[in-house]
Amino acid sequence: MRWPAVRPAPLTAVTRRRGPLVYSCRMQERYDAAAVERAAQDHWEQQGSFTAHERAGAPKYYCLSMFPYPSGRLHMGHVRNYTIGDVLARFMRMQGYNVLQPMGWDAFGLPAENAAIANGVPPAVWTRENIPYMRRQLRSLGLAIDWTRELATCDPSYYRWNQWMFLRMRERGIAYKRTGVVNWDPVDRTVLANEQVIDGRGWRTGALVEKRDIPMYYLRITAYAEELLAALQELSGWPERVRVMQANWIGRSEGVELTFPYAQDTRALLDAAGTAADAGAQGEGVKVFTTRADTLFGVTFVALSAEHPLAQAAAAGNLALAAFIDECRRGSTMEADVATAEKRGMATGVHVLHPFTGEPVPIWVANYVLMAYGEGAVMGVPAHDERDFEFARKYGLPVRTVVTSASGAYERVCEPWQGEYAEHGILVDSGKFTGLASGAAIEAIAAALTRLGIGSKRVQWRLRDWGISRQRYWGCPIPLIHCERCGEVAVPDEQLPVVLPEHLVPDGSGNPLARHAPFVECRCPSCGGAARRETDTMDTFVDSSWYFLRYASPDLHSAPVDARVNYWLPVDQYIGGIEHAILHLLYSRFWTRAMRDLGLVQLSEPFANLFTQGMVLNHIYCRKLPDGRRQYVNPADVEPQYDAQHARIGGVSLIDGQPVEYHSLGTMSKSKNNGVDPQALVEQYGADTARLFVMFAAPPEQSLEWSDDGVNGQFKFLRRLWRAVYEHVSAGASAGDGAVAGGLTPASDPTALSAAARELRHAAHQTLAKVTGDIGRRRTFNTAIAAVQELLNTIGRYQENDATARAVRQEALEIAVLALSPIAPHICHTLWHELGHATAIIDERWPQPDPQALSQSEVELVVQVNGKLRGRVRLPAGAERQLALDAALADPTVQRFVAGKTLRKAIHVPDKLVNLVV
RNA sequence: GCGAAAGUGGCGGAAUGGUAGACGCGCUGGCCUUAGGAGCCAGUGGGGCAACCCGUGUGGGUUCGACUCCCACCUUUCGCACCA
Repeated sequence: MRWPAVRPAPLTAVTRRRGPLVYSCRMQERYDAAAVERAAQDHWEQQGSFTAHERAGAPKYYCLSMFPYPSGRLHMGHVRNYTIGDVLARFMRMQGYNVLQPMGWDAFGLPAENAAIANGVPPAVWTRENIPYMRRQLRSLGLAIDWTRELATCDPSYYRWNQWMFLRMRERGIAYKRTGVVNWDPVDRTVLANEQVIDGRGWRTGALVEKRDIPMYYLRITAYAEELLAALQELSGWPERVRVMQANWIGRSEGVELTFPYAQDTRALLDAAGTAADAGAQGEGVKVFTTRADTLFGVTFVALSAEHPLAQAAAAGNLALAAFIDECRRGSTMEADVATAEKRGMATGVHVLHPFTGEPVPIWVANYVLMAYGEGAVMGVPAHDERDFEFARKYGLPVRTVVTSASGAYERVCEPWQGEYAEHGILVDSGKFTGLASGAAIEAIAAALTRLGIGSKRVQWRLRDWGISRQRYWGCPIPLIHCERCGEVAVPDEQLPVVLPEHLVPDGSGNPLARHAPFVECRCPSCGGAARRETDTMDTFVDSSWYFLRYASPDLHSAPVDARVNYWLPVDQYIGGIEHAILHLLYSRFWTRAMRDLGLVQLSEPFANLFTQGMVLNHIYCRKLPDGRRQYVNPADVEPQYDAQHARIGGVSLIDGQPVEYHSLGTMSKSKNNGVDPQALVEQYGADTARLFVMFAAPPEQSLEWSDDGVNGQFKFLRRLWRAVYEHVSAGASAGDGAVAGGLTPASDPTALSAAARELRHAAHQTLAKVTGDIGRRRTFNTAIAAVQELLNTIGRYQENDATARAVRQEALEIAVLALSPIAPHICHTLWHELGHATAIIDERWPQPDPQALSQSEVELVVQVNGKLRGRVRLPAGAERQLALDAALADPTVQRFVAGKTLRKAIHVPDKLVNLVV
């Protein structure tokens, strides 16, 4: 189904008048979303409603949604993300908080370069055209954003502070340069961080990643590993799974590092190969890391990674080994599923010595040993490690049991492998350590190794330092200069920023900066001689690692941040996608700490509360073209078909009438042609309907399934709400009392109301209490909306129409409008005025439910017999237990189930339920 | 393999140990109407004429009472994955 054609122009009160009654009311009968939204947005803009100021004494609320990449158009994920933030910002503002909700642009990055390659337009031009377009789209959603703080990471006024902070970190050794094996993306022709490699492929291109040796800059995030891990415990406002993901990523393990001394044959090999330099890196033996030092006497081989220097040395005179190593290296990147790859290896023919027994231990090269983790070498204990067991079995290596189960589950390791073999136990056949429990043995063996000077306890991290150099054009230049005489020299602070020339057009081959002489050629700040400017730029994750701090002082020219940062930070609520659970959030936590250590901020944790919203899904339809390719058909153009189990099986294209296949439910994407354009949605239904639907269709943390009919349902609800207010206001106008803003007058006595009126008041105030909890505490916006819809249904059933009844209805409508206003702010802005208020609803305080309205004189109790519902009784509120039991037993249905049986027990939950156990 | 989350009508979902299916979509019947993809009213988990019975992935358990808590299993999704 297509979006409905533009609706007919709204009928004016004059053309639709049915009598003098309507005439006297200026309110339009028909809900015209476009006009309503224009008026509300104009008001907010003219009043500067969302411009935030530091106000001493007022409780502040910093509400932040992850800033968008200016790709050109908003997508539905943005709408969901920013609506969640906006609802909270508006709600907290009405609660009396001093709210800051800023917005900016994560503007550097590869898509701009790709667009440049495709269109021959500089990335800067493309980006700077996209930003105002998307800003207009964001404004059309009616977000309560302080646009005076807007920033774009591609502006020199922003990225100069990247450069400045980089230089400060370099002075402190937090940033350092080294040559290392890096992940090279052959498609984007750039280095990727570890975090950006997923299943051996580039996170963006999906291209198979190669290993290359490149000099680049790293940030010493590992120096903060301990702190980053420990502080996760305190982040109670973060989802558990994000904390777990980060903890796993940081990956702390305690163990022992030890050196197996070279045997004579290894020494001879290294001498003969003349690779003393390589050998030097290895000292006098092979260093390994183990968490199971207690199994040291079970070592029957040592396995090296293919990239290990000793493996390289051994391969020098061994063609078969060289071939195997080559294959491993290729295999490790070619096979996506390395975990299930068969364990393979080859003996080097040389040996190390067991540190305690002096026995020779063969050295193997194995494909399951990672150079990147630990020392790139492991001790092989087939009896107590599943991988080593598999490896030893395959190559006929001995299995030596050195730990037995404390519970007697096994005495000797034998086929097949069992999980118990890897558990802690009691040591056997382990020299003087025999008889110790594993835990004690690890301590004792570590101590013995330390005495011998060949080992010690240490902590191993999975986390590695963050390589930030990128051989890309559209990024923040790294502020360094290479001088023949002086070496690498920092650009002096007074020469910052190093401005990126914005007119270059990348052609897809390398970095155009490197070929741009006016940028590259410069003077050495130290000696004044001719020098070359660094052309690497920073990983764009640097840009996004501190933008949330800059919002506190976006206009500052003398420093990245000032004291205002201490007022606004930490972010009280951060909202974004789960896909940033590791990269962005970990880098931001690190960068904030680095800034703290540079004396720039006082805080360590930037985000007190984190909310991860779910994905926006839609159905995917496709058909196979004659050439075998898949053609995806937009679900809006498909009439779906279902099988007997109501499962989608396919459909018919509304465009050509031909059948299409059903693929699956999936995230909205261009490639699957299943996206819905937010702009079209806003144009056809209005921002309020769009906001309402994305908040209503699913709890915000879960994935949301798109539904055109669901959108229409929310539009219908807004129209019914509009109509209810219209009819109420019209009735008041004809009765001469107009809208009675505020509902009941002080003179009216709520206890004198009719039963129906009391019920409506009760429903209204209960709704208010529910919405307050649902938005403020539970963050279940879907149930908040449902509660308001229920209230509107209740208002619709209320028939009375005298002056008191109109006052009660007025109050109920006001509560409905107030409660809905954070979610559908425009229509509520207009309806609030129509209900007779001069103040804009955004400047109203969130009301407290009236306890008198919440209390009821009579309540319905549920009566259960043996836990099953058998009846209901009406009783005065607060009725005593005995009274409730008597009433319950008097119920005819209940009597049928109780008759002739002995009452064993009776449960009474006051004002709720009676359960009779017979 | 490890970790996390989730399994409820035709669909999205609600139920904060106490009436399972709120709210919305869809569907059925009726009304209204310048026939519009509008509005209004009624109905809508299954079975049964009814009284009632059955029903929240499966099997156990705790409880007066379990969608909810505990144990085991199945399925799905997501994350991590040869981490020594």
